[in-house]
Amino acid sequence: MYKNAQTDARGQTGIVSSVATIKDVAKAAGVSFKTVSRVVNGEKRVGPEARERVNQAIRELGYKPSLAARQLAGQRSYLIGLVLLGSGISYISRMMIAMGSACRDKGYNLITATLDYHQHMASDIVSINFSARPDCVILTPPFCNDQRILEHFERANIAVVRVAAVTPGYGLTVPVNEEPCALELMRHLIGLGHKRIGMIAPPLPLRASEARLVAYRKAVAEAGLEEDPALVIRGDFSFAAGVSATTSLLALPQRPTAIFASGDEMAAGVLAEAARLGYRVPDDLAVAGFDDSPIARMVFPPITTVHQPVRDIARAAVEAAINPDFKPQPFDYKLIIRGSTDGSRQHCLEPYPF
Amino acid sequence: MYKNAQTDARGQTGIVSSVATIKDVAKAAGVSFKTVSRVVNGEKRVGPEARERVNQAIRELGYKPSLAARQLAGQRSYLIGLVLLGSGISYISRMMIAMGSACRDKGYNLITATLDYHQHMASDIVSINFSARPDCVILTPPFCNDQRILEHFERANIAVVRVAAVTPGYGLTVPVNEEPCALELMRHLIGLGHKRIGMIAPPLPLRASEARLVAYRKAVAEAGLEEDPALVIRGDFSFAAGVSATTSLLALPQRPTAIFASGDEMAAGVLAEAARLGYRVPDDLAVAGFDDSPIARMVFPPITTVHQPVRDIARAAVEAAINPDFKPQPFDYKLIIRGSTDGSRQHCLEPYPF
DNA sequence: TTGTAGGCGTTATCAA
DNA sequence: TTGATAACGCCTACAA
Repeated sequence: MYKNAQTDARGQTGIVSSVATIKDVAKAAGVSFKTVSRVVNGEKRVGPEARERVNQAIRELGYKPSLAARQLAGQRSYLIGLVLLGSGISYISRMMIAMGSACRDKGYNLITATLDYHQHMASDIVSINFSARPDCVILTPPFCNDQRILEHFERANIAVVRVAAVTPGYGLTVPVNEEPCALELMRHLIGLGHKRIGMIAPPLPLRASEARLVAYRKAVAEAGLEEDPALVIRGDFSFAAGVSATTSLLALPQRPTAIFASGDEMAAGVLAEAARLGYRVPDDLAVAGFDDSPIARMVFPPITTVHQPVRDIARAAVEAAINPDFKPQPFDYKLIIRGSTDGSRQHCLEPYPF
Repeated sequence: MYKNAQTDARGQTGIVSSVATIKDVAKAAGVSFKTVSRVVNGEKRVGPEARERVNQAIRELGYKPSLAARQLAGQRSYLIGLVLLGSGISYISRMMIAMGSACRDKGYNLITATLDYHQHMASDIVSINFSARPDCVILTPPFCNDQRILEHFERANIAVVRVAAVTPGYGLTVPVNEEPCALELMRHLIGLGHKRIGMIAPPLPLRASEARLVAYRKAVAEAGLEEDPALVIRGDFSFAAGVSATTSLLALPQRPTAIFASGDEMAAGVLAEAARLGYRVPDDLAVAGFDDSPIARMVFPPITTVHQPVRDIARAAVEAAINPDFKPQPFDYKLIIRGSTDGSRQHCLEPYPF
């Protein structure tokens, strides 16, 4: 930390707190402030000894470039906006944490806006307002597929990265493919001997998560199971949706012996309603979710699910936000088998991998 | 959105995207840009008609002041830093959402840093680094009681607001008092006839949450119940801690018939372990938590708990961050009785109140 | 390889 | 009640 040039009793610089500027560093290093700028920005054309002197001065003064000044003078804001759903607790915190650290790693800052989905749909204006003017805004489902929001940022001339988008439109898309692992999950259930499997599908077809339903159908078909439309109910990813779908599914004349919920919160709802009705999981009813959100391991039995590589997705999104030419690699989804399908497994006590 | 002065076919300003500056507004309103600045900043000394013309120009041009420029020229950054624990999913997302919207309401932006507690304790430097230079940093437990962190920000000359702090030190404290409601919760359990109540206490005495244990002891004493130290086990607020404490408590020669966990995730651990061991909740074992985090309603039975007024706390913290003279009012904690103590209550399906 | 001039969009100061 | 002018700290040009 730099102090103003007030000499104190120890003959050192004083404690009147201030912040070192690029000129202070330049003076201390005996170079022009432009040279300091070059060092800070990692430009090549700096003599090695000048660079060393500058770096030392930076360390000594605790110099940190002013974001505000860089924003104003340069063209970049070093800010990335993130828009995500203002509900569904576990998903948003994972994304926030992952995006935040991905941004920090790249020298960027994350500004977050959470949006209520119903409120947004009901309103005729796009209420997202980043007064901080980020270089880029990252949109996650369901907003990444919202044409109005895309146009909003296009008009504002702000770059957009769309995570798991499925519709065409403005911005760069970071694609995901959930189908293979969802298929693996379904084969796991079928391999356990289940013949009638209920599905709590995503709310709308126009989402990447629809792949979970597609996988369900493929698996049912490939195993030659009966394709009963009554076994498929759509839900809005909430706990309540899981509960109510389960009430319906278990009331069917031929009830399913397993339920695949396309989100862990809904799967928790399945578990809760099953418990209320006295079904034992997994013996009477096997349950599977999707996401591997923290809730999946805080219920009993813990939920078999598909782990979303949120960190990798976040890193790719930030990378794409900074470098428009970035080509993301396919992400590594992973089947996690737990007690809700396999009775021999009990609590999952490992710390949650953010 | 303001467009640069390129006349298009319709005779309107063109579509070369740019952003309106204060000078553009001044030109459009026929005043000096300083007058615009006065209007934007809500200063008094502006003529009513000038003000009206400026406001209209602002609307027409879609003018938004540049945060970067304000930061550079003014003394405020319009940024508030938030430091919170990088684990315990539900708590952090609630805080983030609440702080974020509280900041937005005040025209500030929120920058977030999540810190791993163990990593922080093991490291000899404070690794929080807000390159965005916020005006103020809000610290939540357990970091609000960390002397090193306080000194770090004091040296950096950054204001600090400490939410629920109990130790003295640098910065403003937003105090909370959890004892009355924790007492109410204990009385509820005792009122149900429980004589031996297990307690899963907070990890360390030096926290505001210690009030939960204090309340436990008071309630036990005032009801004349046996004060058995074996009934009190400390936990680190994790699901796993809830599980392991429950294993111990239920193995006692005289097992408790109710367990008060000082956090909902731990209470979920109690529920899970009780289920594994075949105890029925609440008939064989009543369970209560604290926080009213989302997890409390996504398990079966849903958990009786104390609702933390996170929104109010967040608002107060932001208010204190902006205005050092702000005096927060006591917060309104609330007992929420659910199925884990009252068998007549089933799922809680209301949308979560952020 | 290094340095100088100019400007980014706002607020602060002082004058009109 | 208004307005001109000088910062703020840095980056982009261009020049040496």
